[in-house]
Amino acid sequence: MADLFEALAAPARRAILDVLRERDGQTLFEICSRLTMTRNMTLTRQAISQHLEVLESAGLLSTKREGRYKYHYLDTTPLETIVERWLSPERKKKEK
Amino acid sequence: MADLFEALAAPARRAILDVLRERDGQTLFEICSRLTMTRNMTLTRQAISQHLEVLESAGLLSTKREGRYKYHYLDTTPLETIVERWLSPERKKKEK
DNA sequence: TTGACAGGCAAGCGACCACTTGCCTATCAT
DNA sequence: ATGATAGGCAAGTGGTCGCTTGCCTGTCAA
Repeated sequence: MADLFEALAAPARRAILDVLRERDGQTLFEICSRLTMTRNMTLTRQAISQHLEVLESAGLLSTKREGRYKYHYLDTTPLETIVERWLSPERKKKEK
Repeated sequence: MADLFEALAAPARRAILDVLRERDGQTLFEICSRLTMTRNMTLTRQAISQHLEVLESAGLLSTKREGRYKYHYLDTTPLETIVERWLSPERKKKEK
């Protein structure tokens, strides 16, 4: 749960989520070039790789390796916990 | 928009939001003691004060001064932008 | 009025984080 | 086989952030 917010804290990671929302199942290089092209964010390939690691451990994306390609798929279900935590009328939830 | 996620990144600030959800309109000292009592988080008064500053500039809470007391009120409406950004079926939103 | 109480201002410090650099492994085409 | 491509590992660095410490301002009760 804490990983989720930590993952969303970095602007670059939110941009990656946006890029994946535009087109799901991209490789690292595709994400990299798409960030520089459409978002004007010039980051190193390794930087993005580290961001993808954080996003994956937060459950925000899943990966699938195929040959030398590794595809990244967006998963927004963890974001629904935010809604359940503060936006729903329920109360008294604890964080671990 | 970026302030929102930055504000939610710190565990202490999320705990403050939870404390305010339990009882809205608390003062700094009330929040401070409530964190130590119910959440086992022993933070300095100044630390919490700085957190409240961040939360307020993110629009997550509003304050009202009365005499020497300053009451803090929770506001979860900024959180709805998260839903609109990634959970709704809409697409092509930009971040500033 | 003076002491206690609620809060604010500002400097400083340690730790973490985003990012880079350099090198290495694995897969595919020619 | 060998070069190119896609990706991974690990160390290092600068900057920011969370938190503390110390002191000051404003408000109320005695």
